[in-house]
Amino acid sequence: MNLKQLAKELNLSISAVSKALRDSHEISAATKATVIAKAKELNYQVNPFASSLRKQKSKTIAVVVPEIANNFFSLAINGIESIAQERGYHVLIYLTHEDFQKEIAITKLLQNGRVDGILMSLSSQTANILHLEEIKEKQIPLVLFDRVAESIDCPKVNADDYKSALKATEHLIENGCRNIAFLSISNYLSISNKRMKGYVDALRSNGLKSENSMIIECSNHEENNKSLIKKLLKSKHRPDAIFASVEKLALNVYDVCKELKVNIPKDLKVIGFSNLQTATFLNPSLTTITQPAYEMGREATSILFKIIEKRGYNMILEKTTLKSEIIIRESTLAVSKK
Amino acid sequence: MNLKQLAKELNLSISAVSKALRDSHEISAATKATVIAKAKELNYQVNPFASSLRKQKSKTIAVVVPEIANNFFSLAINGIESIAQERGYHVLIYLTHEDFQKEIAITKLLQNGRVDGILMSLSSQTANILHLEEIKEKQIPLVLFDRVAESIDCPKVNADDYKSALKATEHLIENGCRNIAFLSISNYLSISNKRMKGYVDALRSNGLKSENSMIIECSNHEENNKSLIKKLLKSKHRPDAIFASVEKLALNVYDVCKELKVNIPKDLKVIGFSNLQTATFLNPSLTTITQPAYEMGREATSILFKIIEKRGYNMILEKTTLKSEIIIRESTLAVSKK
DNA sequence: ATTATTTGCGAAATCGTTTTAGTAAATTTT
DNA sequence: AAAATTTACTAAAACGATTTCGCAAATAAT
Repeated sequence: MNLKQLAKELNLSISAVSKALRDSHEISAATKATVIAKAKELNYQVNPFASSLRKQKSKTIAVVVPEIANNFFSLAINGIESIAQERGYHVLIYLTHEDFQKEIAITKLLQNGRVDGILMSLSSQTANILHLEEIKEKQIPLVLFDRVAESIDCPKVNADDYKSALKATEHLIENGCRNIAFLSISNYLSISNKRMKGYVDALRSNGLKSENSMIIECSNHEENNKSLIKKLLKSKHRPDAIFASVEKLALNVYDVCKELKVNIPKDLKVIGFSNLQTATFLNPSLTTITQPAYEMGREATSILFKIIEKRGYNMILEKTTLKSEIIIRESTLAVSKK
Repeated sequence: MNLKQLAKELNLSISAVSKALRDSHEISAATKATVIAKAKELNYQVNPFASSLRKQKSKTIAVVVPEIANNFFSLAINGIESIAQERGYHVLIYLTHEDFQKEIAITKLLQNGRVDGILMSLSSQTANILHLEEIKEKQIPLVLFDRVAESIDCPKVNADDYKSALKATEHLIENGCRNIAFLSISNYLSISNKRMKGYVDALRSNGLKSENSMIIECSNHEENNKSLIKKLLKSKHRPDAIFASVEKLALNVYDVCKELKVNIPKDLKVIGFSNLQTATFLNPSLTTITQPAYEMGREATSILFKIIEKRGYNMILEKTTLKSEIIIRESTLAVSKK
């Protein structure tokens, strides 16, 4: 069922029917009514490709994220979808699996007009932003969220990573920790660097030294990360606290501690960025820095639609920062050591 | 940059260029080479809408699920995406938020050729399948996974819900439970019914009665569910075990037990269907029936592509069942009661 | 050497909309 | 009542690719 057939049924021209359906002032109210009735009766639906081809708009946005089996990103996508659905937009999902090359390939895919805009959170391996510059050159609206790149000029939505990392570290210090290790995921990502800077600055302003041996560069390989943590916990100068910059790493710490029979929080305090809904139920319950993932998704999407709707792409350069929440639980509890 | 411009640059006809790019035998090897080189040089990319319009194919599939901030579904989507990406397909995500009307609206949206196929897991409120029948009538390939409808004739991918629920219940009985409650999510969904049937059959074959008061119909409202659970645990004939048919409900049980100071597993044993990566770290660690979510996503997608590629839609009616795994942990440990 | 076939390419139709540019008829203005 | 405008529609040209059909020239077959 297409416009042609519908027009024939109605003894009208194709253009009249098309205009009637999009409520053009050129068509009389009476005609509009009959057209709409007939369209409903015959279950006519606009062909999205013909429409997109003609209008040069897809009513679709792309979401590019490192992974989806991750509480932060699935919550963020939830927020993204809520706004997109409200506005009648479709949402394409692409996963980079933390692979820079895959991220580049995906951005290439998105250069042909398939989407009206892109929401993106960078992979931990993203070493440069040439692929993002290409997107910008093609004037495709782009909003980065959470894992953003400092060097590109586009709207960004973040949580207050520096501040919350600073506070989290201070919390550990207040609870007696003097030798705090930091688990990083990437030295490319700005969130990783900001969180690390918050950690380092908190140490310094409290008269503690930040030592390179206490900053562990983790990767995407769970087993590797665990053995790094194990090595750390077995070293002579072993830390009395670990600050995990992402959720997965905090869980890896729990895993290793279970294996090595290290008691949390007595022998080791643990804090981590995390959107785990089970943090309260863990043994011990995990102190987390929880980002407003859902809201970040919604905010980034709202900004994206602002850009899509205004044609003045270059004008908007919002940088939005939302507040994270530190939820103190057992894993950082001060315990009297004998 | 489109075919017309590219053709002009090459002093060739549009059709020759188009054919060269799709490696037609009508074009000489030499011409193909120059065309490909020029296309790369000028960064030509096919316009997806023009192509889809002409070919009547979208190279896109839709995934319709109740929610995404859910370990099962995010893992399943991970599996779906892995196969789709392999085959060069795009993945559209739609969330029903367990809302039947929204599910109907989404299936209407998908009837206009936007996607070549649909993967779907039904909402807990889905009371009939007229909307699915429409999809079938329109010959749009459809594969259901996990939350399927018995009454529709289409390929389905499931875990062995009946069998694993039976085994899980037997496990509780073996560990001394005599009064086991079951938390259901929906009386529409076949998975809910199958799981319940496994529970009921296990009770009966072990000489226990299944009582209606021990089968709690939960909803999508967390607070309601918790108060139902609370009521259950405060009742005189209170259960010695709870079998949660979905992950969220198991966590609600933990929540209520924490509040009521009910000791798991001493006072109450808990088992649940769940894909929590943190089940081991919970306090106490949670015995789970874990579905192969990632594999289910992959399997469903493979079947979908079989249907998309063969035109004989009506021929394939695979019903695939994958095995779940029962992972026994502390929450169902037999404890000597004084 | 003539006919038949293959090779390599171009012209034009097509996919289904949207939009621009008309154009009669109806209405309003003067 | 003639001129100007508005109303309500149609025809046709996009949008950018794919594909069918046609046709020379080159090669093969007889």
